[in-house]
Amino acid sequence: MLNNRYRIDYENDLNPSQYEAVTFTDGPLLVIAGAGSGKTRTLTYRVARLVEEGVYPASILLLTFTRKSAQEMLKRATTLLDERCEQVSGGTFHSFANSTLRKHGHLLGIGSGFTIMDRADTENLFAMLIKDHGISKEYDSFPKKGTVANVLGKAVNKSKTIEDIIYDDYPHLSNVAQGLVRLSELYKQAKADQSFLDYDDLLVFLKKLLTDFPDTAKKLANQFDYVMVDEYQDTNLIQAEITRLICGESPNIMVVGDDSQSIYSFRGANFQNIMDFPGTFENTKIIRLEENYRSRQPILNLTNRLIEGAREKYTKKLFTNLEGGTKPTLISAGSENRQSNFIVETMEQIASQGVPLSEIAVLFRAGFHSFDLEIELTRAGIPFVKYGGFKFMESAHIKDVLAHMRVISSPSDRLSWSRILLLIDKIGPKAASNIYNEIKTKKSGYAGLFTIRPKPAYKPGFERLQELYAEIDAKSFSVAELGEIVLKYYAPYMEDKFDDFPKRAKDLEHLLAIMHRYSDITEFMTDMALEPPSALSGGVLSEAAFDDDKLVLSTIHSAKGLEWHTVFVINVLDGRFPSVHSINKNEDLEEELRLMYVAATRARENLFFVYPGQAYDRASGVFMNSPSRFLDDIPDEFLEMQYWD
DNA sequence: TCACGGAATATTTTT
DNA sequence: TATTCCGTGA
Repeated sequence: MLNNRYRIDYENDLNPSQYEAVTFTDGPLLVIAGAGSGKTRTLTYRVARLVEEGVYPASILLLTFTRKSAQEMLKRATTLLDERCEQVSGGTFHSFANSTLRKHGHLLGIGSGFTIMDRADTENLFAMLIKDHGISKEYDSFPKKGTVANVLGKAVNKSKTIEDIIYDDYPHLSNVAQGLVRLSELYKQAKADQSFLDYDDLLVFLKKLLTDFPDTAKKLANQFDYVMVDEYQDTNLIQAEITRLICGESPNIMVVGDDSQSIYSFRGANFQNIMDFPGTFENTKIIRLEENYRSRQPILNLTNRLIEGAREKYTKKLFTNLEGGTKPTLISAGSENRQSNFIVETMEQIASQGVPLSEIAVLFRAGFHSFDLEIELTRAGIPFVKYGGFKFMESAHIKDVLAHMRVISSPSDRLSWSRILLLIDKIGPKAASNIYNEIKTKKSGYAGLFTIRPKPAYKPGFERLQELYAEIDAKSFSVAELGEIVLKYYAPYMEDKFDDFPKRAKDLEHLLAIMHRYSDITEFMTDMALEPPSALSGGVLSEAAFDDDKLVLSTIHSAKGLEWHTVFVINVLDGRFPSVHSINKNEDLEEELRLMYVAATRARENLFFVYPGQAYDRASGVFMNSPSRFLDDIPDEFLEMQYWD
């Protein structure tokens, strides 16, 4: 009788557990979604269902980890139902924090014009502070900027003190603990001075806003009747707090996650959040999605067996109706190069059966584990794309251009000035620092730039810079117009600095096209930090990165949520995977196991594990020759053993 | 103080 | 592979 109440046939389109999750809309709900169990489908249908029930779309808040997955889900919901779903408030925790802080940050003394620092900015600021304050000179050796950012970032993300983090994870740094603590204070101050917020600050300050200003928190909470959080196993404590605070009194909150797939603890993600959820929210309904629609039974048999070794709390056993298929194989290759050879030959054979290259993936623990393979693939003329490694928006030419634009709206931005100035011939760190101080002492914007009298050595370049900003000051330009002016200025530097400048010039053209979509420069800068334009392929910004039929190489972390017909996991060599860094600590080892689980559950039809029978680790001077301990004791009925000598 | 070249080094990195 | 560090000479 009520059949025509809904336009979508929910009951038919979904399996019973999915249906239950979609239709449970009153009170807290925890969905444990196993790998390949239709998690995205469930979320999409739930959005549609709520909208069909007459919930005002903007009062639904969907928080995800990547911008992409939020967009994807809302797009699917729109296709499923109608364009009302486009009005749903969706985004990442960070983008939500950004917009909230631009509006209400003044309560915390944060101006609405703050600049968001990305990872590279953060590292550079550390490097600068270390140098300025001579911190590294106080010690025999001081960690480099990347490590510093890791340690201090981890402290924030795990809500622990720096000392605790050093004690737990970086015991070899205990002698520089004082320096790191001091550095973190300097960092905080420097950010405040230049109105910078790093990624972590966005979350920290949002939480502070919600805790310290209950009225504002209430107003925000009232705005959202339904809150959904995806990938809950990879939230950190701050995000869990934010989730709780944004829900208000009568929480219609749904979180979805899989504790077995929590792989970001090194960044502070705490899969305990999933465990704690029912304790935080009274009367939580728990639903498990256990039917797998991705992998053949033999693969599931193995992955189920793998994860049995983990001490997780929400046990689940995935099953599938996809019978048949072949048993996963563990291959012992003679050497690293033989391993690559195995991949090339096997992969070509599978491709010759009609499987597209883009349906075949090679996964590995760490970015550099694929170096040898990359050489062999190039030699064999096999096209590939590599995902993972953190350098999407970080290419120098993009950052150079953005720096020139950043100082227009935030002239106190020392990182950008230093970038800009160092481009100029005969200006090094010292001169750049002096010039920056000159600019800063003149209060109004970068007026100081024009009164500086340059040293003869760098006079020509410096005058050119002055002309650039004189032109920019002359009248008001649109974002894209500014971009064009900067690009023209930057071109000679790019040609001088990079051999591959034609490629990079193309990148900048793309960047310019993106600028055309913006009318506000702060908004443009924010989006560049928060949602960098798609992926790079071969170092080039490309829109068509996914169109070509190429073999996929990826770190396991970057493979999360994806699937392929055939998956090779390489370097499953004890010491590399699990990595030596983790074998002394149980929780770290558990995470490595989950990582192996994530890798294995990406495969639909074929799953191969490969390891070089012997390899040498130069850093530790250790020979490694046994397969990953996670696979070592798996019986033949689950995993077949082969040799490739 | 700057620029350059060669050597050393690298876990993972949604924002 | 590609980035960063460090020593050297100008």
